[in-house]
Amino acid sequence: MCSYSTPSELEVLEKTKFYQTFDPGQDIVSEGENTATLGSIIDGVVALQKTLEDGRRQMVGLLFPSDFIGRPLRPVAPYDAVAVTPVRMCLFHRTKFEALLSQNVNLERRLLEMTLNELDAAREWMLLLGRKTAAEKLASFIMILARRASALQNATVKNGLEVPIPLTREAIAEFLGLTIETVSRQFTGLRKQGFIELSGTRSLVLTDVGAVAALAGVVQEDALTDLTA
Amino acid sequence: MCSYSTPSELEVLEKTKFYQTFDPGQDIVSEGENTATLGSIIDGVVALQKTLEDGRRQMVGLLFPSDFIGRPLRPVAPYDAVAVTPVRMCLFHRTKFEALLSQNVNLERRLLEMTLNELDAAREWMLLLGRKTAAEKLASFIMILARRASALQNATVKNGLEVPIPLTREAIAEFLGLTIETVSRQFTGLRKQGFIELSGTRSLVLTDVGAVAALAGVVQEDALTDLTA
DNA sequence: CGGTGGCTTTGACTCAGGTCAATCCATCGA
DNA sequence: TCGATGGATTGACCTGAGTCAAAGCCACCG
Repeated sequence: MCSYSTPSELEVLEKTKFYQTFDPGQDIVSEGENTATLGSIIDGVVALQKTLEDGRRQMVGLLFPSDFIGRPLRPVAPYDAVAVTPVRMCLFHRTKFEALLSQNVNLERRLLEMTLNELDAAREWMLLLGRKTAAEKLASFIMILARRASALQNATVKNGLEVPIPLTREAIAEFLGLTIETVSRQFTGLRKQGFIELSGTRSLVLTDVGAVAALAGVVQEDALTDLTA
Repeated sequence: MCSYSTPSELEVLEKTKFYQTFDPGQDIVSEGENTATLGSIIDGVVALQKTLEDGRRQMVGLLFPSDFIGRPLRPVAPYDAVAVTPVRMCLFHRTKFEALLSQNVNLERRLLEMTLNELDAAREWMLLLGRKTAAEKLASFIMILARRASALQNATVKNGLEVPIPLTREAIAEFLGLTIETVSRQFTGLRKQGFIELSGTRSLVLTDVGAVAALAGVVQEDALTDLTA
C-alpha cells in the first residue's frame, strides 16, 4: 500500500506519508483509542490482540511487512496492535487517507480485497482455535512460518528449510490460545518425534514436512489459506 | 442489500435479483465450490462453517436476515454456508453483481463496511474460542441472541426478556467450539444458578441479565461488538 | 569472569471439558 | 394410543491441557 500502491494519482498519498518506528512490546494502536493514523508495515512483525478483563489475552491477527494496519471509516480500534519485533511503519493521517479513498476507486477496491483476505484468514484461525489440539495448533503455526520463510527466498516448503521464529513462546501461546508451558511441551514433542530440529529458541529446521503438514491438517499445498492476512 | 439497497441506480440490481428457499441443513454454498450466486438473507438463520478432514466442525459465522452471503471478487468459498432454519434468500448472479459493483461506488463502499464489521465480529469470536471457559462461551452466546431479540422488538436487554434459540444444541456446540454435552450442562448450570429459565429447548427467559452479561465479559452495554456480522 | 534477570523447559499434579453410555422427552405417523 | 425417531439431558469416567513450582539456559552488565 505504501511501497507498492497503484501508481498515478497516488502522489498525494506519497506526500502525506511519514515513517515511524516501534520497539518490541510497544503499542502501535490501543484498544478503544481514537486512532489518527493508519498505514502499512515496512519491517517487523505486529500482533493484533484482544484482552479480557482479567488479563487473558488472545492474538487475533499477526501481520508482516506489507500488511496494512488500521481501519478506514472506523475511528476506534476494537483491539491492540503491538510490535512483536522492532517495527518500521509507513503511516498516513486518517482524514487524508479517507479523503483519498473516496476519490480513488482502485484504492478502495484494493482495501476491500485485503479485508476479504483478512476475513478468510480470521475464519481459518477460528477453526484452529475452536477445534484443533495443541499439537495441531503448533504444527499449523509452524506451517505458517515455513510458508512465509520459503516465500521470502522464492523456494518451496521442504525438508531442511530453516524457519526463523519471530515470536517469544508467550506470543505463540497467545496466538494459539494455549499456555507457554503447553507450547514448549509441544515443541519438544515435535522434536522428539523427529519432525523438527530446534536451533535455539528463535529458529527451527524442518526435518519431516509431511508429518508437520499432516498434523496441521493441510491437504493440498494450494488449499492453504495463510492464517495471516 | 436486497431489500434496502441504496436507491437510484440500483434498478439494474433489482431486475436481476431472484429468490430461493432452503430447508434446514441444506447447503447454500459448499466449500471449494465455484459459486455462481451471492445475495442476502430475507428470512431465517444461516451458519458458515469449516470442517476438518476427520469431521470436526467449527462455525465461523452466524448470519441473520439482512446479512450478506458470498464474496465478490472471489469465486471459491473457503467454507460452507448451511441453512440452520428454513431460509429465504434474495440472490444475484455473480457476474452481474460484480459488473454493477465496479460501476457503483456506494455499493462497493457498503460492501467494504460490511466486511469490516464481519472482520470485527470474527475477531471477537476468536477471543471467545481461544480464551473463554464453557460457561463464559454460553453466556456470550445468550447475550448475542438476547441483543438480537430485544432489537427486533425495539426494546433493551432486560430481565424477563424471552429469547428464542434458533439453533439446535449441536449447532450451538459447533458455534462455541464445545461438545453438545457441555453445552447442555452449561445451560442447566445457568438455570440452576437462577440466571435463566428454560422453556423447552428452543427458547429461554433471562432472569439475571447482570450475571449473564458479567459471565460473557460484557463491560458496558455500548462496548458490545456483536459476534454476528 | 560471575551474577542477574528474562525466557524456556521440565516435572508433578489438577481439573475443565471430552467421551461413552444411558435415559428422557417431544413430536409425529400409523 | 402407541411406538418410533431425533434431539436433549444426565451420569460416570477419562484425558488433554492448565497450574504451580523448580530448574535450566543464555545474554548482558558490572
